Amino acid sequence: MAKVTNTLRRRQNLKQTLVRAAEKTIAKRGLAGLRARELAVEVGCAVGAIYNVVEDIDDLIMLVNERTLAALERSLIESAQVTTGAAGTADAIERLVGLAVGYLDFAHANGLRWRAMFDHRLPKGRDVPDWYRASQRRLFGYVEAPLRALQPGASDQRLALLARSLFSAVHGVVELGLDEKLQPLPVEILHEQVAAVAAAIGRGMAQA
Amino acid sequence: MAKVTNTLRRRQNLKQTLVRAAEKTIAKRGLAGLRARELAVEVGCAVGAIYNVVEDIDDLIMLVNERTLAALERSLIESAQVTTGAAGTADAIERLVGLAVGYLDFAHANGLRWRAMFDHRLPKGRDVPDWYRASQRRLFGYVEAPLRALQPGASDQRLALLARSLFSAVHGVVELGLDEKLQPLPVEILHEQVAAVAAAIGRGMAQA
DNA sequence: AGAAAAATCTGAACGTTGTTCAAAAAACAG
DNA sequence: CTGTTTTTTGAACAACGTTCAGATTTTTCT
Repeated sequence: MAKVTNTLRRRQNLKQTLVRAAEKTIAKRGLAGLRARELAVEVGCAVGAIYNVVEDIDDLIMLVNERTLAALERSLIESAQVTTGAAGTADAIERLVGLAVGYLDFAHANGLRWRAMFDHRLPKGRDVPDWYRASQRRLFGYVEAPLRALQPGASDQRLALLARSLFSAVHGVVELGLDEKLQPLPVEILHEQVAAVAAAIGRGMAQA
Repeated sequence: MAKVTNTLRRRQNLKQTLVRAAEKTIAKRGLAGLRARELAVEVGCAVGAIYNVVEDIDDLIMLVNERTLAALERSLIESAQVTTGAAGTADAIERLVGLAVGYLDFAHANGLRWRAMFDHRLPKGRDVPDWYRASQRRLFGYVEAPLRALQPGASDQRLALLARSLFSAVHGVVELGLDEKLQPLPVEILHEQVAAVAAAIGRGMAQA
């Protein structure tokens, strides 16, 4: 017997609608431009209704950010144009550089949506949901694969660590490069810098 | 005739008191824990008085952040233990690694105060004051010096760019390494990673 | 020194936030 | 169709940064 009631469906429907609307305003006006009341108007529900399908505004933001994470993943897969293997050191470094540049391109193309992932802090005491962490890990996997070619002997744990560091370094260059606070750089120059940093770290990890 | 009135002195006094109080609460409870009313109570003035000596709360935060920048500078100078020169490539790389680790140590020791520098965004339309930019540039100078040894032929402009990229990469590793959102790492491991990244980029810049 | 004028400070009040919850509306069961 | 439960609603609440008319202090002038 279909215990999947009508209301349940409507709730999930509203949730999805809310997430999409929130995503749109974040993309247009940034994380700080997201207002509960405006959202309610936009999706055509009462303010209180938001709290029926979502814990918090923070919860809603996490849902949006998870979608951005997924979009980043799709973007990276696409831009990597499936170089199926070729396990040489030079090839691995090239793939790392490709990922780094792909990351920059995504960040640049999806400015405010991308920034929301790092600008947002959930209120202290609350910790990151598992499904969000899972998405993060999945992304690191794309970095670990080429790294394995550079350090065949390394343990999985060590590989995860190296992937994190490589990502963090590239992320830093992208973040501060696009930042207003530190005077944003032309994107072509950023391309060079990101590629140079990724290549240097790749080489560094190859020899050690 | 001393046109330096009594009131002017009191104003500047209040300003300094406010900045120090703001710094203390940021250090203790983070940027989000800063409240105008609490500040007023703490320094013993009316809420409105804050706006006599400071444009905004954002303005106040910028003043605090500039002090943090200065504290970082002092910390780096101290930890660099004045290696006066020795223009070898290996020495230059070692100095870069020293700066990177010094940066990590400062960030780790001054957690919330350091985070406030990057978490804070001033309302859109307003741009970073000159005196803040000047402090930033001064810090990059410390990175440029060893870099010059690695790339003797590079122009000042190019050197500034490389310094920025190196700083950004190291900053990325430190930021995400200490971040709650990406599961914070033990500081000893972070030390290794920061040193490895700085060294790799240093070597990369030396040969190119 | 005293009184008028100017500058300064004060804190209640304003406009916005996110969030709640009594009451209305809708959905369901018999 | 009627009573019961569930769901939705939006006015009300608390907390925030910011303002500004009035009180207070400081300066100026005779």
